[in-house]
Amino acid sequence: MADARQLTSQGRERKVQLIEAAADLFAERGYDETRIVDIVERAGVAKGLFYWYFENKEAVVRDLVEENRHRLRQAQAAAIDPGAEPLRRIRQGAEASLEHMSSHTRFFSLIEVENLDKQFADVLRQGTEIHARDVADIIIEGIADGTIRDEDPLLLAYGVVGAVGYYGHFHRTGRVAVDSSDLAAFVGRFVVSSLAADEHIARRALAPPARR
Amino acid sequence: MADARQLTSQGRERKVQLIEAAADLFAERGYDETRIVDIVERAGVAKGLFYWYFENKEAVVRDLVEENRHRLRQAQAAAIDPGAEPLRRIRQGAEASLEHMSSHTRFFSLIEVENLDKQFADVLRQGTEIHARDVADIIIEGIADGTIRDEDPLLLAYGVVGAVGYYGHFHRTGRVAVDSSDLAAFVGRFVVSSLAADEHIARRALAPPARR
DNA sequence: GGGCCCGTTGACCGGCGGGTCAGTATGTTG
DNA sequence: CAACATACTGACCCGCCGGTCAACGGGCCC
Repeated sequence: MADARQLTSQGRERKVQLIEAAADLFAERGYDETRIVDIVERAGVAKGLFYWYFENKEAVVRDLVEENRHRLRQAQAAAIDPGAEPLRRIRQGAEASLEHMSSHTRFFSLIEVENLDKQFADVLRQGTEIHARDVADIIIEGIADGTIRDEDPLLLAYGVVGAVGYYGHFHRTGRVAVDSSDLAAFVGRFVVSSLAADEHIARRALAPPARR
Repeated sequence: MADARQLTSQGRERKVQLIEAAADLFAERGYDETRIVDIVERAGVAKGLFYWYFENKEAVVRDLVEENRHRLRQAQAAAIDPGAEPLRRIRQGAEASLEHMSSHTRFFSLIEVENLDKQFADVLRQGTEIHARDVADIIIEGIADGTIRDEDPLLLAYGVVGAVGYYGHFHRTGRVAVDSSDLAAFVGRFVVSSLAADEHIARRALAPPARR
């Protein structure tokens, strides 16, 4: 009931309103515990209206996931200096991801560490999958030029993606006291250390100016 | 309705049967998607009997979590050579955890990366929390003797716990092709690399015989 | 004015599923 | 055998919640 309908500006606004309300509630109490009535109540409209804009509850999540995946990728791309050496690029991407996650906790606490519900596993995993493949490509470069430890690139990539994900998670759930930019820097060091062929190379990838 | 009742041997058996059935189903389709009828059907008993042994659905999970937390700790303790240097101990613990997780996928796919449902967040997080603290203690030793990078110990510890959890997750969800002992060894190397002060120390912590 | 589409309402429906309960069987003890 | 425990059954209850629907308002175009 919400497919190819033409929305007026009022309609678009309302839809955003509903998404916002849903996102808030999902973050607060989780997907399963959020009733559609809760969503519409928070948005101050009647229940039936929800189905004017969305096919069902699931559709809202898919919307949310799609949009945020896109944003995260942009943030990563913007942070990476394409001319830098592999390790440095990975570090930049990791730091940017963490910063991004910290400033969009509402969304990321919804998807948490890619669970939330079996029915969404596919959509969510796709995200990590793509991210891992991107990182793996950079790692392959690094292994070729000897700056990264010679291990299975995809396996190492999962380590990077994983670290970003769970540090974000620990931060979000209030278990690491540091602020987000300190944490981002820490994670940058963490991934560099876990990948670097030796600590001289690591230090170079971490050095402040991007001099190469 | 299931508190201080005296169970006969038959009763204990039945209870285990129900737990087993529940664990299977939780792993297959998740907690929310598992109906109590499903559990009792799989166990081949009537619905009412479930409430003879458990207060409610939640209680089964708590049982399961408690028991498995205990087992994991034992596996870790058994694998760690108390005389070894810090980094080596961490590696041993990490490897053991991964092996253990691989051979108890049923349970770990239930709790996944500590989500599943807000209502269990507390119980599950407690587990990681304890684990992290244990690791942090060892890390402090390692920092003191210069074998581990000088960073916030708890932060580093979360990195170890996170990596173990994440790689376990990726393995369980079939995204890393390697078998569990190879993966365990890889994760051992991964955590050692991410913590070690330099790669000479790392190599020592990874060397086959426990010669110190 | 008469269609027509968007936007909005809220009562209502239906079924799903957690939990109860009255009753029965089986076993043990005095 | 009476009394009392555990063990087991399945029909029934009931609240919750996702989803539907008939109706109405308003803006716009011909």
